[in-house]
Amino acid sequence: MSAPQLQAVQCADCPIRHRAVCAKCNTDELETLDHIKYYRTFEAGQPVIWSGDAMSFVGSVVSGIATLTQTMEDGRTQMVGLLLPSDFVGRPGRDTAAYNVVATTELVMCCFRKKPFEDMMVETPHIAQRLLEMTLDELDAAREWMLVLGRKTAREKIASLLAIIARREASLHKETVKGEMVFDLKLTREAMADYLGLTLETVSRQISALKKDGVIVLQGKRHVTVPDMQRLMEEAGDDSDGGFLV
Amino acid sequence: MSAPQLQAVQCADCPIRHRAVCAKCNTDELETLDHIKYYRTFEAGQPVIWSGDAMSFVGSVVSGIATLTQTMEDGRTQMVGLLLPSDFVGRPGRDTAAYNVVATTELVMCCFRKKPFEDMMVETPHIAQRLLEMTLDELDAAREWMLVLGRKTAREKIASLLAIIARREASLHKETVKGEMVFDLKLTREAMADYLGLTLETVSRQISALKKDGVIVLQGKRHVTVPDMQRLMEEAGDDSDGGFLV
DNA sequence: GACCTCGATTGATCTGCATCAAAGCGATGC
DNA sequence: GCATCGCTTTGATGCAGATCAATCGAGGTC
Repeated sequence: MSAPQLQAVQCADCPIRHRAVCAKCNTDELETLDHIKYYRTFEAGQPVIWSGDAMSFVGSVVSGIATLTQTMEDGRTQMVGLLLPSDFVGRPGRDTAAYNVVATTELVMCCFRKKPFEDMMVETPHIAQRLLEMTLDELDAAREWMLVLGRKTAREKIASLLAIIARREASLHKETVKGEMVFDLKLTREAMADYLGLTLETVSRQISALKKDGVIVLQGKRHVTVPDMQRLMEEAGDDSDGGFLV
Repeated sequence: MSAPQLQAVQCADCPIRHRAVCAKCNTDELETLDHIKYYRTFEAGQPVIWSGDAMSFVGSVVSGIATLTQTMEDGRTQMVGLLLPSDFVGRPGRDTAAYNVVATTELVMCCFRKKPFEDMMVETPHIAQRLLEMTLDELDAAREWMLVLGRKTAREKIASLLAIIARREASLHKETVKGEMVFDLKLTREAMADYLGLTLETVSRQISALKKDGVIVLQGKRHVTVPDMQRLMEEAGDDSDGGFLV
């Protein structure tokens, strides 16, 4: 572990503009260090934090994918958030986690020790404003998702999920979402089921059905081609260019 | 309509602490006035705003109840938010509404013209911080709701809704949620169905079932007594004092 | 009083998805 | 090569909740 390297920089990895203090060393031992910013890497499948645990940091995803899930005592689980690069994790002002966060791919996070981050937020107004913007986006996404969960059929749910992923993929590469789209599904069938409130068997069946009907083309189990996004969005039950804000 | 009465006061009606400019006159003609704050009243059943409409104000509920809903082209609708007194409506930085907002009871709102409110937000950092807090609470509520929509049975859904309402009712009167609770259901069976992703018939049946099993007692169709909140929460599938943050 | 309306209830039947169960398939290791 | 493991697909069956339809009951109006 190298010594803290203090410097005032603009963070290039996360959407929160801030005064970074140390961007060099990767370490978990935050309590012993004076850093407020540090990186952390997780392997696929590894938990980032469990619901109820003390949460000593906030942060944002640099690369990889993580899921936010809730679980009932009997094991039923529901995904309540899908964390892609630039998404923020954690809640200033709360010190135990409310959800399980699990890395589904290799994951790099840009973390801040929570207390210094909260202090920084009070001093630096635009951080709260930026966080508010991001939180409002997440709230919109959650509400869109509620419509999917509450009122759509299994087929529409799958189409909606694929459309959401295609959309986010496109915005990452600054493409448009018209015409053909190609991407890798980084979720297992089970994760998709937890996202959509279905069983993994139903997910599998509906994907097969969409494939048979030519709405999507699969190379292998994870590589998806959508020949016509318009068509997919119709299958999702959305109006023409309608609303996914994720 | 009286002339604007400019004054710097602390708003007692809504959770956003702000410099009020005019708190006297009730009017819809905001564009012609220099007020940034004003009150607006709606009758039960009256729409506050439709999805897609220009949204010239933000505000918070002073009294009454409103619902936030999304509708698909074929008419399927999903409630995505339940607005009770102190809840905030509207999104700084966006100028068309993303949801339908409908008053379900007589409703009084404390409104701000959007542009001046946004300016105020930039000048006054604690407003963004307070809004962030409220938005994070709403996000938590939305995620709790996603678990309800995605993974709970019809009976658990109804029990969850009753528990949420009892909880909010209690917090309004600063009571605890232990033991017996009594409250009026201010939603129709249809609104409950839209909340929970069910049909109104299923809602009716499950309420009857909970009544038959002694989990709730009804006087009339709307006045609910919960003899034992603990029992209701078990029916909702929540762990003992588990998490509804609404 | 009779009549209407609007929400709620209850019943009968149907169906989409869950559940239970058995393979299939690609990657990895021996 | 074969065995194993994790993920996925496919099949058979059952049930929770949707759908269709009739009735009820509390106000309100004439």
